[in-house]
Amino acid sequence: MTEHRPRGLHGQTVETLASRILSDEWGEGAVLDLTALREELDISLTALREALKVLAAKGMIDARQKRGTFVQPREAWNMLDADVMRWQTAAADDPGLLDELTEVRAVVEPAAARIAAGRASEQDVESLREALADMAAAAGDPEASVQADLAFHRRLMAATHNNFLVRMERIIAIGLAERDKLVHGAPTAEDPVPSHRKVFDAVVAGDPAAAEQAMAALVTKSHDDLERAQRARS
Amino acid sequence: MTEHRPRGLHGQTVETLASRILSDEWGEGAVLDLTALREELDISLTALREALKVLAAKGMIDARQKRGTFVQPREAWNMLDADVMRWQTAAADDPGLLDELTEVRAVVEPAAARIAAGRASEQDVESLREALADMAAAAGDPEASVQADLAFHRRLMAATHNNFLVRMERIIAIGLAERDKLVHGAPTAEDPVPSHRKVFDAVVAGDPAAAEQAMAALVTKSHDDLERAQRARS
DNA sequence: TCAATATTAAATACTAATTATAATTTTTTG
DNA sequence: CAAAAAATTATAATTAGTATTTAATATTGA
Repeated sequence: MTEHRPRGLHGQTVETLASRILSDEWGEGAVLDLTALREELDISLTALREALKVLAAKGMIDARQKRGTFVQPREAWNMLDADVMRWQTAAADDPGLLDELTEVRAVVEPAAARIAAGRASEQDVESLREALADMAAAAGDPEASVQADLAFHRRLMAATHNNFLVRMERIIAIGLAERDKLVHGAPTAEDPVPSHRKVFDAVVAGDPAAAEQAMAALVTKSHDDLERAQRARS
Repeated sequence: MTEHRPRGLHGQTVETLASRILSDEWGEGAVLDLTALREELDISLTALREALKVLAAKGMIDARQKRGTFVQPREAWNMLDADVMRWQTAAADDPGLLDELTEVRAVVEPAAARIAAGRASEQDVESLREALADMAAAAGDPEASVQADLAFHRRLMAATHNNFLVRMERIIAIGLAERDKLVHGAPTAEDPVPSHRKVFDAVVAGDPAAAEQAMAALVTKSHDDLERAQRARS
């Protein structure tokens, strides 16, 4: 070893590499010089290879013997991976990404509400009720409001009891969080409880159509807020 | 080294570990004995750790210093990862998984058709037309039919120009392929071209509502085929 | 000269032994 | 008895070296 300074732990290296791929430093098809990289980051080749293995697992790079390890085209990336999405949104100058996320929300969430209305257990209902109460209690506190909002949507997805939909919660959550970041402090800031309660009531009543409609309204409003905020910034 | 026999390359180890997790050999919360595993699989600790890193990236295990590396609960798995899903369906005694996949298809595909109808480029239309032609040409050949079917659905998702929806194609594809495996050779085997052409025509006409409805009918039929096949086996 | 084959070179994949780090448990001590 | 310190333990990282794969090149035979 050359120095004793404390070095990155855990997924530090992965984050670094990911951010480089996300930035235009390494575009599609770029080949990575492992030895140079190893030296620059001051980590061992093994550690580097482990980090690359993680990125390969997410479809962002491909390492083949003799040919080298190179950055995969964006189409090959696992966009549905929570990490990949987080990195993207973090590095995003791309406002289109958020629009795409909202579009997915508009597709998935109303349908999830419909399914949940026909399938939610008592526990699900109870956990949704709590989230709603938290949301009411969090009025005025932006941070707590966002958390309660996220919790409500997450629990609704869980109430579908469909593993794939449950997992999509992560996508929804990032979309929501990004919106909140943009909208944050905007003059809208109206009480979110009534609109969410409509969804909740429909789920409790076991009324799929009403649940779907209420959630669709929620997402639409969310989208409008976002557009307004984006216009306000330009 | 102990022996010179050719050993697994590439993702061999990952597959092995994944299949063990999928089987009940290692249930949720099970701790993995790395050194014992290393010996059993006859690979180095580093290679093993790299394989584990891949699984960790997919949320299937968690390795923490001192505490050990243990299998994560299913909720933490990245179900939307193509590999995870493939492993699941491969090991699946679980018919529920296929139902969940079909449910997701029913949510996503009609919506995707609707979006595609309002957004498809000329190239998209052309590639869909080709897929339809391939489907017609493949009549009688089960393997080619499945391929053409998959291609049609994949290209439709691509026509949404939404990165997340495009990526969901992998989920759809596995659901479709599994259905085809079950239905294969069933007495239904009616011509799939007309139903797909309805979707295609609606996309070409730029009629979102019609596209959504036509695709919904397609998925419903697909689901019915599946149920019939499942009943026939019991 | 052309094509099939053998050699070389370059890059990743793997191995093994050791050291570092962090979390837990036990022991010491006020 | 409680808080701090030390020992333990398991994973993480490092290092140096070997093996394997494959692209490119040189060789050889027709």
